[in-house]
Amino acid sequence: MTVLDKKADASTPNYPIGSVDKALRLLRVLSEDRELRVSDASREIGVARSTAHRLLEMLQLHGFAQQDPLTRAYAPGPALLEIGLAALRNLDIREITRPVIEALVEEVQESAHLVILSGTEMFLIDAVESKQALRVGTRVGGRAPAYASAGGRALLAELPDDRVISMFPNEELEPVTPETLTSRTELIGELAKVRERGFAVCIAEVELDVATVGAVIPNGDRLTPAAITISIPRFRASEDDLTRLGHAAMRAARRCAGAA
Amino acid sequence: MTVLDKKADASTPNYPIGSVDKALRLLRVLSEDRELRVSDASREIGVARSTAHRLLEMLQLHGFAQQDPLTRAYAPGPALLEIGLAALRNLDIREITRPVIEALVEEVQESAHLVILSGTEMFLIDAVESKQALRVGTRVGGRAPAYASAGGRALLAELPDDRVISMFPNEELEPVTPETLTSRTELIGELAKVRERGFAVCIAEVELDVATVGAVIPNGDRLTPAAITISIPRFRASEDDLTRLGHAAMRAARRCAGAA
DNA sequence: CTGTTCTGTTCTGCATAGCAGAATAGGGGT
DNA sequence: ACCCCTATTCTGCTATGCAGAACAGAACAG
Repeated sequence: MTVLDKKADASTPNYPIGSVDKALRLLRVLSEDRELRVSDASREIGVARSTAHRLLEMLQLHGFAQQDPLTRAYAPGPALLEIGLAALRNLDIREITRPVIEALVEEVQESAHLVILSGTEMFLIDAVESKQALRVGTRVGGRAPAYASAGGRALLAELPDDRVISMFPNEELEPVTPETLTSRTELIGELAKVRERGFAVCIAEVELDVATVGAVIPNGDRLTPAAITISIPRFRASEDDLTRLGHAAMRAARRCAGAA
Repeated sequence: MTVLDKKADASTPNYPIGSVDKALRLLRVLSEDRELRVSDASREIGVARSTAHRLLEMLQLHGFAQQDPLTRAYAPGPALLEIGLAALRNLDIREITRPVIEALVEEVQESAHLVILSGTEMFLIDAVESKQALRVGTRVGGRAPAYASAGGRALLAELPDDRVISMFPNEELEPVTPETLTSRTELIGELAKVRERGFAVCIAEVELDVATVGAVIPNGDRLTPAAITISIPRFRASEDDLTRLGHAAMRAARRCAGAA
């Protein structure tokens, strides 16, 4: 499964703060590079070297950067690790789910994944590929709009409808493929079906050649809500296949809940 | 092993930027809490509600926060997950080392850990406790000065001496316990012994009742340098024990390298 | 229904904070 | 010695960031 990368879609604030904008842009740059020089930073965000230096020093004060005294270059700082470990606290669900997902892939001989909601998107946090020569490929860290993806839809179905409505304020939803559902009313109807059926089904809505089913791991409020998905090349996906896979996903999800 | 929590030890910059300071403080608050209201943020960082709102909106613009339209509270945004996971890319070493560390603990019946360098400190990123009734306890995320800890020393021994000297610019080092080595010259001498012996030994230098050995995972330049440590209650630690454990740590470290 | 309270959001005058550019400092090379 | 490069320090000045006031909306009580 190849999914789209997408930035956060917040609009510009009514009262922006220029210096904070620069600092946060720099933080993003720093988190993606292992090493950043003052002059690179200056060029990268379009400020004088003196300003870049001051911003980097502020990032260092708060632990987001650390300077190597020999090379004088700045690198990601301890605070990023701390944030990562805090985020991992939720991602420790992966340790619990990994063996279940591996067994599931053995059982159904298709690729399977673990996904969470992040903003209005689904976010892929673990993946196990089928051993078949032709299989759906995966990328941990990949994203897609929650409304278009089976895992995302399964997770949205756990929320009240008015929550979903406020997450997607426009009736018209941005299509990913020509098969993507593009109306919020239709989405709400789909979510009702997910609730009834117990799992979500998406055919060619994120990737034209891929069909996916998804089922939520029942776990009350203990951890970030997560879902298990199974992806299959579309040409292999009869209606019976998708039902069978949906039930397999549900069983695996229940096994994860029981293992926690 | 109980280790000290310590904030990043950067000093205040010569030319601080107040608005950036406020924004980064707020970012730290947000990364530790699931939900933050404008009025809470205002109180937390000591600014007017209008300023708190503007700062939160800037954080949202860059994906670090997201507001729930129903409750209007802000929560951590997708960018926190992204920068955290980017920092953890290096920490995927944990998946490789976990089984080796678990086998090590089975073998020596003492607690073992995986540590990295973070700034001038060692940072605990994985831990497996012994099943003995009396064992050294652990806390992932814990820190101690690199010069005082076995894992930190093992990692420092991989660096050139002049690098170590610039990391610790003062001859006098801050003691953690009355047994902590407090002179940089002595540290340099210790690091030479670590290189000769193949592993580091620290007795009561971080925690009075604990002795620890540490050995670096040989891995060239592929990943962040990491070390495996074994901690034992001091009263159980003869010199032969520490040598035996040091060799066990080295064997485990080599197995990790072979597994990568 | 009206009035009250609470919280988030918008607006604006003003003073000082943030900025760029210049100067300085330090290291390395010829 | 001089030159080059980069990080760091310094400072005048203007426009940015701030707090406080006003507004808007929701919820609750009588």
